[in-house]
Amino acid sequence: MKKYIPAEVETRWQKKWKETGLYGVDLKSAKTPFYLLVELPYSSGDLHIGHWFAFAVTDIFGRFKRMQGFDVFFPVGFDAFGLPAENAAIKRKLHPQDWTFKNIETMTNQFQLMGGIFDWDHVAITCLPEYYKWNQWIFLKMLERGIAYRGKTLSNWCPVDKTVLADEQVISGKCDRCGADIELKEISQWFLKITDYAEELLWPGSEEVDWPKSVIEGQNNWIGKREGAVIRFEVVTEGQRDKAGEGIEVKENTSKVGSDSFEVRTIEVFTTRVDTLFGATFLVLAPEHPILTKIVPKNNSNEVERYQFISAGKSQVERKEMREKTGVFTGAYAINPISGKEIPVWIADYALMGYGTGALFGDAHDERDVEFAKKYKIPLKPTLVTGKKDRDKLILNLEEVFTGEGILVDSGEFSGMTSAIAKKAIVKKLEEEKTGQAQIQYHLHDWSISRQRYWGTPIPIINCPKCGAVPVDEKDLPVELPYDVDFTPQGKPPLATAEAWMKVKCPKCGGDAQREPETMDGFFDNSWYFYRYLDPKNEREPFDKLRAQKWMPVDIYFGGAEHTLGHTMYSRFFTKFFRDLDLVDFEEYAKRRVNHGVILGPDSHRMSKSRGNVVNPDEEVKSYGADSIRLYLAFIGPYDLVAPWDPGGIRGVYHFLQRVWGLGEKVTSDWLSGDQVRRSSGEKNPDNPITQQPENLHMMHKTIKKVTEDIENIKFNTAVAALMEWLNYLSGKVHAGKVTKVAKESKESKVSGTSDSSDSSDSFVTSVTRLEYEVFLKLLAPFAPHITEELWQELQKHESRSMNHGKEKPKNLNNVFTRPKVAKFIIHDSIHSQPWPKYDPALAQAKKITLVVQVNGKLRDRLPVEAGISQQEAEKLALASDKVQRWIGDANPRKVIFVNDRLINFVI
RNA sequence: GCCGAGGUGGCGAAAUUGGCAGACGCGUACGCUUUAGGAGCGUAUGGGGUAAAACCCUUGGAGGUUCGAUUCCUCUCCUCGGCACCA
Repeated sequence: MKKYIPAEVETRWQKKWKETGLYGVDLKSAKTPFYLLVELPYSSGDLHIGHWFAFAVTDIFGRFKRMQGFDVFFPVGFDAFGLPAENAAIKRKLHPQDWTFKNIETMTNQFQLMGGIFDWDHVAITCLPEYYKWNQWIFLKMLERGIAYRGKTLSNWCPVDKTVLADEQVISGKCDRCGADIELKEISQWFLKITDYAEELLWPGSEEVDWPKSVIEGQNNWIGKREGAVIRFEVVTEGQRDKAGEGIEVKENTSKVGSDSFEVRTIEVFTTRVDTLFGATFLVLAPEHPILTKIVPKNNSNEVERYQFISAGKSQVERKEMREKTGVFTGAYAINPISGKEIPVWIADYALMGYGTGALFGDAHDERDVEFAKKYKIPLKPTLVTGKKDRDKLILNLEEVFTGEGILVDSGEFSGMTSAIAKKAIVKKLEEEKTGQAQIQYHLHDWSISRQRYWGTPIPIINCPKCGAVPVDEKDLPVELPYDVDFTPQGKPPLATAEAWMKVKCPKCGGDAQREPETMDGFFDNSWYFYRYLDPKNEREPFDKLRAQKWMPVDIYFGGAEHTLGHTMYSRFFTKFFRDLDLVDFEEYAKRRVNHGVILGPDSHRMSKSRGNVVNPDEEVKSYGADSIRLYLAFIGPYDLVAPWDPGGIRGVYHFLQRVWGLGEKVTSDWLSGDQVRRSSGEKNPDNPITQQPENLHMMHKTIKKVTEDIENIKFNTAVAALMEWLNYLSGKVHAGKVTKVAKESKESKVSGTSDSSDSSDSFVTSVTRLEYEVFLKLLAPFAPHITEELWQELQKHESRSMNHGKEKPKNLNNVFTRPKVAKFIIHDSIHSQPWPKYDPALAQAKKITLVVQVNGKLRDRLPVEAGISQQEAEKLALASDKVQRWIGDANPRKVIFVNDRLINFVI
């Protein structure tokens, strides 16, 4: 018997598949497009087991769909710009481009080992000018439409990487690349107005969107839509205060001071709780609030400035860890527009400049406000009760802050209203008096895309001293990234040091001008790569519109759970922008999204070189073969599982493949040597008694059904289990055949044990039919493409031999793929071109079932019965059982519950 | 604190209109067969209990609904992921 040597089988078939060009799809002529997408990998160096998990396992899905008759497009590319390349290059004293190109070459070769159906004619590599030209083009379109703009705000600054980061790249106050504490700096940079799409990016509720709930909820939370109101508080000046006196109610219009010395200033405050406005007894401004320069009285300015200085020096993390509230009184007062009361204005860390208006009012129904007020002895006034009776308790006991909605008290004309009604009524009044209005606030901020680094897409702008920021003309794209640049981070963009590159003429006035030295965030590049995959060589436009219409939206998109907030949301934003450009005519770019899990090292920790727990896929391929890795990764657990790599587990599936191999060897050699009657057993002879055996048929159809449905539902692990089960069953038949034969032999002739293995093969003929074996191989083919191809071709050889002898012709199973390439394919019937087996639902249903018998809900017996047994029949059988009788005795069942083909339960 | 996903044998895990808990695999034990390799084949394997049965217990914990709950409801504990002074 030939031995199963995966390396031999796999290299041979990979070569053959490549030569014949069986894989890849003609995007133009495809009739049944299916776009299978996996997040493009970063060109980081070596392919690791995570890449296998992402690509090789999804390849199972792709091959399955292909056998089902779809034209599956499964492209690969590389996310190649960005900090890791730059940092690695600095460390190794290389150029980022050289480092990246080398990695791409290595990874491309490693990808081949997977045996995937990737389309190498449609590769997108983001660091090539032919790709990033279109980044620049998109940027210019955004500029035209006011979606891209230059702005200056407090931004996330990473002191180690020396660049600005987007909010989504800050993880718990730290840089997502290097982990350094993020500082807030006021920096002028390019933004994308993603907030224009905030409302559209909100996922609709309870939709039949096939995206994970965690992504939908996560994005909606991040967008953070809040409905509330903006309220204007007039600031009372020192002069006024002197007249009005402390604590005295300021009558309406007293703040309407028109004289020169009393400039009127307004503080805008956002709140979602207008219902507590009557209880607003102080205002809190963020330390960076710009209005402070206008309202702080001179005698307070030292203290205020000191506090501003201290909080400006704090990083985000420090601010967060300093949970204890701090702040200082500004010396200014403002008027609560609804109550007319004069209240103090404070500044404090806990008011954030980045949210709402950077100012809030403090009241007795917010824990933070209460904590702050208590510390600084600011009076509080509860204005909400849960019910009338609780009022006194709430006022006296500020330990328990009531933050829910309730009934208003001490709130003038609004007293007695519920929060919900009062909110509307108060906003209405504020609007009438022009002291406020309803407003919707989002947590989502505009996306900062400027990076003060080298390895990225140059922003296509020319800064002219006369004309300002002038967009590069479309015909001058791409603005190529120069190679010879000192790219070590110095706090200013490295491109600024490339003097020759920087110097240009202004396209508008023709005068001397300079290029924009900043580059784009890498997330810009990968926000639209899946469009480019469709048309990577297009020189006139980012992609062909008609082609996108045909292939988009992506049918299924696999990727990591960590891309919930950044990548997948940005891609949605780009898609909506493309829709506005009339490039696409749909709203969402992927019909279905599946998050994959993470494979940890054998020690249950994240794989890392420093830990020494990295499983090298190339090594595993050598020992067990790609088929085993694919199968193991599919089998390890649910696809979103986070689980360690188990060296024993891969040996388990390797063992399984060896058994498949063994079965194949036995079965084919048998058919080869068997006579005509035997060879024709199986599907070609429906009268064959073996085929007719209901149990065999049932197992086959049941397995087809299970594997089909499980792959469709991304439940690869149970699909593999079903195949294992069927193999166990089939080998059980072989085993039984062997036993029968040995018994027969010893009975007939007492031949001493010289039976060699090829001899015993006779018995298989009567066990495993050709149909069973073929179907088994087809079902296994997406998981283990190489070994199944090998065994399949072996089988075909035998078929053609019998054909040469003038026996019946094999039916042409090549009817699914009509591509001309396939027609002249030398291995004219690769197993991967076969149609996916179909099952008969009736046969998938078991004929014989085990009926469970319960007494009072407790299992007491199991009865093997025919499916479809009637209740009367079941009752009769069950009552005849001793085990049941023991529990029922002569009691009369009060009630009998009968579930068809499942159980019968006697209640006594 | 908020949002999301989870908690089932020694381990990875199965089990959905509520109906046999633990499929499949790993590991372990015993046996066989070869061998001496860490290979192959077979049997057993949730816990207790028994000579063997019978029987009892068991899906993080406590209640509840039901003839019947891993599954539904209430409360609670824990783990993982995300967000977080968001007014």
